[in-house]
Amino acid sequence: MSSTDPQTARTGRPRSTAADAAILEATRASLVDLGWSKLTMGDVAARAGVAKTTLYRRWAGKNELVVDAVAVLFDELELPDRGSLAADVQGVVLQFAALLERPETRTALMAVVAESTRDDSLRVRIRDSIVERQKRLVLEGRQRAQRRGELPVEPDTAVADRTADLIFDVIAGAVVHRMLVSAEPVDTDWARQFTLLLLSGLGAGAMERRPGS
Amino acid sequence: MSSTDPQTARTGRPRSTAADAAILEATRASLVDLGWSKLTMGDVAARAGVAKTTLYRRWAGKNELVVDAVAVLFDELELPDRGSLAADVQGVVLQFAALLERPETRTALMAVVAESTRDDSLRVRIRDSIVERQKRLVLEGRQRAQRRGELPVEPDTAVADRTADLIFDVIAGAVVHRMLVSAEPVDTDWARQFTLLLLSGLGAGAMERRPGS
Amino acid sequence: MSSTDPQTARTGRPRSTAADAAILEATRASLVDLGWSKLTMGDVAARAGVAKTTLYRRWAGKNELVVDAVAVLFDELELPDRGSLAADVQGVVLQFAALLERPETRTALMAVVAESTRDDSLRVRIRDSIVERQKRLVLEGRQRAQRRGELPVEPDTAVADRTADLIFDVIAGAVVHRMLVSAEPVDTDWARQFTLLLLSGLGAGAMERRPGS
Amino acid sequence: MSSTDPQTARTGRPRSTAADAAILEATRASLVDLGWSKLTMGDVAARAGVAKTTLYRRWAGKNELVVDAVAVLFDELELPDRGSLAADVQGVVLQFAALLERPETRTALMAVVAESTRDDSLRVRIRDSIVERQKRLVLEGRQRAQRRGELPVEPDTAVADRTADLIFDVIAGAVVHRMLVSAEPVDTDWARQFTLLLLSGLGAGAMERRPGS
DNA sequence: CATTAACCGAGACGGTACGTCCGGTCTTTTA
DNA sequence: TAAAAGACCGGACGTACCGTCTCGGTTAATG
Repeated sequence: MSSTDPQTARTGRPRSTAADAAILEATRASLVDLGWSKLTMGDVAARAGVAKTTLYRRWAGKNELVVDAVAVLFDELELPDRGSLAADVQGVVLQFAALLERPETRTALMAVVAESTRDDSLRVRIRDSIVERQKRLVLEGRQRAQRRGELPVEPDTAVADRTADLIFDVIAGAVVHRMLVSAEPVDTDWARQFTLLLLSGLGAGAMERRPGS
Repeated sequence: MSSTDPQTARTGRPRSTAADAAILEATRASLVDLGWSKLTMGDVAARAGVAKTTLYRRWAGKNELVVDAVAVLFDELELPDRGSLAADVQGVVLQFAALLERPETRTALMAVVAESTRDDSLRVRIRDSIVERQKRLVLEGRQRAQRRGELPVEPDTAVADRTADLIFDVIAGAVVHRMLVSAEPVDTDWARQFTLLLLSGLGAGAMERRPGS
Repeated sequence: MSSTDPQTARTGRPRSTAADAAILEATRASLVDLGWSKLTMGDVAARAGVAKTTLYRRWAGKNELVVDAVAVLFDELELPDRGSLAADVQGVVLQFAALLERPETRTALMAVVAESTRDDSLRVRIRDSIVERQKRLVLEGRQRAQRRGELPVEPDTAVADRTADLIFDVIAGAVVHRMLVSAEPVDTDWARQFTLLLLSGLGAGAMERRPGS
Repeated sequence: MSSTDPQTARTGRPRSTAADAAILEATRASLVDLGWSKLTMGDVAARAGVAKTTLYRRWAGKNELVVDAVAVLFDELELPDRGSLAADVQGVVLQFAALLERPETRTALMAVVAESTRDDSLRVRIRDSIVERQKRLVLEGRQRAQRRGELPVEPDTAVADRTADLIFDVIAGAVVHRMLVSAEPVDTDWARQFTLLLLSGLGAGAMERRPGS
């Protein structure tokens, strides 16, 4: 977010809230048309009908802008109750795949991750705006599975958290790698096979209790 | 590779083979010092003691050059026999994590993947130079586990290939996502937990036979 | 001048008269520190402790502001009676040179003149605020010389005016050119030599009567 | 001049000599159309069909470029033998006035002089490219007058030089001041009156011998 | 052993985008 | 209604790289 601390700025002309929305929308449009590497601040500004300075007043650079512009798209992911844990997992896998099919996400996600390997503040921004936000899907899915009796309730919250993180990385990582690195489609078959692998591991494995043993 | 077609060029001064090595080495050094986005062709040329034209005569651009410079690093991955499938998997996970800890790989891998989302020839180059090459690790590990009797032999080669691809995406994807997206360390504990999840899934799941059923 | 028409503004908060002085003073300070080309409206406003809008409410732009800020400095020029016409001329030459030695005058005068070549209203402003105002020195010097009997009284006022204008351009032009274009010092020797040339010309020449003959 | 030291640069692609001419021509055209203050490096580059970098490779900035572009115009001044010293002086005055009537000279000369008050290297450039070059007119005129017997030969070269400088500043200064500061026309009448004043001063004055006395 | 064609280094070339700065205007709160 | 504050649009700045293009000068295989 452009983090306009409401307490800080009191006097003078306030920042245009309309500009924020227009800029983020223009950023997504430019990503679709040009892709990450060809996207320029000047082009975004022109599309948004805004001066370049207005962009730089709100975002430090292309990376930060794109993270904010794309983060909101990940919030579209939902976890409707499909009746079983397997169906829920398969559903979210396909949903995530559909999101990564969109050109703006496809081109932007890996690019900002790449940049974040050399920029700590960007890494934090990505973690806060995207990663941590979407872990909700894992937590919600588990909760629902536990209510259904498909999964036991893990009493140790540290273990539970660790497992949730692992599941998240496995699901998201596998889908991203399949689509963007291996460059193969994530279709229903793949999703089913992946879900089977994952849930078998979860069920049979009875995730270990003591990590450091 | 810089694809010096031996048939094409017959007469005239041949290309310096020393230059190729110097350029790739300089590229890796520049990646370490500057990272992907700050790396420039001019800088690489200067480090290699070579003119910019010499780079462009051999590679189409920054993307192709970096893929070639980094691809060789992935060949360092090995799969020594650690006695059990679990130990082998855990070993390769930690080895891969160590590779991604190196700044040149860290910054380059995601960047070229990001670029490849808009450049088909680059996508092919990545797949050929990196992805397909490293699937050998999965195949070798499976073969060894089958010899040990830890895994059954899958008679249907299509199913076997499909499963190998899945395993590859899950392992590579989870490690990459954990390290670069979630920005959390891949340590022995995580590797053990991940291996447990994966192998339980493989063993119990008895990967389905008919995909399209 | 900032032309505060007393009739126009009647109601509401009156303009701060202190602001005018502060702005002009800040303008001169900024000229000294930064010179004409680096001087900015924002800097002047900041130095004067005033908002940019306040500047623009009073002056059309940088040119007008600087003319007003500098014009007053020329009013410092005086013509004390030094006993003879030669001494008076030499005195005013050195005084004018000293004024052009000051950085604010030095940098501003030529700059606004340059701008005025493309801006008629600015040309008028310079003529009114600076040029015509300082012709008083020529007129006063002539009057005093005539009282002393050093110069005859010219009966034709048109000829007298024309001659005064010529003298003014010769004196001011020579000093400015020597200092700013030729970039050589105007010292006592030069002033004496110049005065000698000028007065010889005036005395011997017996300025022609009929211009169009 | 863009001072391409022929000894220095030996290797690499040589600078385009055609570009130099095109740039200077474009600069003059831009001065005519836009004037000094509106002239931009980008506009000049565009007119010359040249990249901005090519300008900056040859000139440090707008000031240096404009000095070079207009300096050559001053070389057009000539001193044809009009039969008498008075006619020669009057002729050069009118010629100089005509030169200052041209918009490119008019807007550029005072501007670069203004800038030079804060930039020593620019001051030197102006002196070398314009001022010193045109003193030839004074020297030539004097020589011719001496041949005619209109002026005595000054044996002391230091005095002769000092006098030539004075004459130069008086002529050039008076014309410039009349035209650009006073903003009055320099016509035949004014030129005749000015010449009369100047030559009377020269003849009668019999310029002093010992400066420091 | 001379030719010769492709190579090499150097660096200028036309472009594009950068991120900053300033000019002048507009919008808000405060006096 | 003016003032201070500061955001706004527009546009030029000077720089950095891009990828291409001359240059003069090697360097091997060919003839």
